[in-house]
Amino acid sequence: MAEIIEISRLALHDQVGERLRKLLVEGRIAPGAKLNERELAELLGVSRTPLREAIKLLAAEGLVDLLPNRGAVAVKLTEADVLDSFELLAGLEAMSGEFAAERISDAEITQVRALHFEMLASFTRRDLSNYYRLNAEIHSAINQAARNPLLTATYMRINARVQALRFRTNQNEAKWIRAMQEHELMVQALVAHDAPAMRKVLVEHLLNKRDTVIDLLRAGQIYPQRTQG
Amino acid sequence: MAEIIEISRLALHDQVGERLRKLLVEGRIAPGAKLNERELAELLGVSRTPLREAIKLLAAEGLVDLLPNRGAVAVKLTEADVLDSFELLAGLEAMSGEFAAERISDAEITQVRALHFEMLASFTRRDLSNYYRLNAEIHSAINQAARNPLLTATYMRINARVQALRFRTNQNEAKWIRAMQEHELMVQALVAHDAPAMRKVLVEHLLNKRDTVIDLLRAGQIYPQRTQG
DNA sequence: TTTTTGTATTTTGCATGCAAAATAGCGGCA
DNA sequence: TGCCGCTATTTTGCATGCAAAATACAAAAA
Repeated sequence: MAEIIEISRLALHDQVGERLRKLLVEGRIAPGAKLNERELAELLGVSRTPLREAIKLLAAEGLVDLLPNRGAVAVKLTEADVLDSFELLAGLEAMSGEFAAERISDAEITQVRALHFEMLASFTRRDLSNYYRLNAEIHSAINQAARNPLLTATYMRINARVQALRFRTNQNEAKWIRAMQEHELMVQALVAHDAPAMRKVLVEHLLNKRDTVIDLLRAGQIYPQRTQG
Repeated sequence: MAEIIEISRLALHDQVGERLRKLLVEGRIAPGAKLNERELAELLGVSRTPLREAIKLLAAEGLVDLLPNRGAVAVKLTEADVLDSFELLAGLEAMSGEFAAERISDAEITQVRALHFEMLASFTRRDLSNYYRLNAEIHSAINQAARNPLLTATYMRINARVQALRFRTNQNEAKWIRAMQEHELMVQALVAHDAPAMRKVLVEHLLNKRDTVIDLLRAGQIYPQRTQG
């Protein structure tokens, strides 16, 4: 009889954490930029205490680096970091996909297929923004079907690190078409409850993503400013 | 010419974080116990500010739960949590093992084999404490050989969650022998650079660990006090 | 002109203080 | 006796203040 009233508002440090995370993931705080506490506290309208607590949270998530006595900086991933991140993401997605293929319900399959067709529509219209949204929803649905919240949370944490980098990918037509084909295979594997096939396609999918991002990184399309790691 | 002087001491909130983590992982703060800020601050000899920052760090690592306006409690894993954790750990170890099998150097193989024989010695003497230490060192060496620091960090983070639970496993003789046989297979797979074999044995190894822990959990050997999750 | 050294300013890190929420304790009532 | 509501105490959450470290700046020397 106790928990009828749901937690209406998060604690301040959590609100600050979410807003900061968004600023970082969307790249509005540039990678490598220093996080000035007084400045940010004023910007967010809070004192430094909850801000500092939020920064510690983000540091544990790997979105900022903590320099002793010198504060925090937004992480700027090196090429090696990006390779490591995608390698890990590929493994996590493969796990998710395997479990999902084994555990997904018919209702969930229906849902994924519907999302897939919506994404096909967005692809046909070259509607990048909706494509991204639906892509994220599909991967989220797969994670849900894997029935392992800890895996999902871990995946999301690592994914956040590279989120900013992936904002501008898939503008290459050939790679976009390939990604769609891979998505087609995913749906087939899920329908067939074929875990090994799901693993295979997801690993390939992520490694292709990785190569795309690495190419952009090398071409200076992602960090055009300077090379300080 | 700048960074000759290494960082001698960590920031206070990091020191506090490490000490708290140790207290939690070793179970000296019982799972489910409330973390009283004033009490802990006094115990650790610091003010509440760095303590609170450390608690936020541990919350992001999943070692404590944050209850809005009610502070933090040491996580008490449900059976489902334990299953999820080991399932994820199995996948992460499998990844590590695969990469390690592909990337390990001859010198590292030598090192792992040496550790393996030391562990065999500890096993023969039924020296549980050294067995645990060497076991951890071997798994750490495999992680190193996988050449993915992010994967290693992720593995360690998840591993910390279940560390406390694993303190009393392997006292069952049959299971201990089986674990040693699995370790034998690991070394063989590393020497042969056989990634699929490595994946297979590590997944099995972890799922056996999982079953052992679940059995103990169900037998009330781990949380004997009460059942409040 | 370039480098170096000393000083002033800024910024971080931590302790303390205060308000709001939660908890505990107690008396009243059925 | 058992349950409910009220008040007192505790505890959390946040803001502020102060000391130490880092940074920026300027003057002096090479």
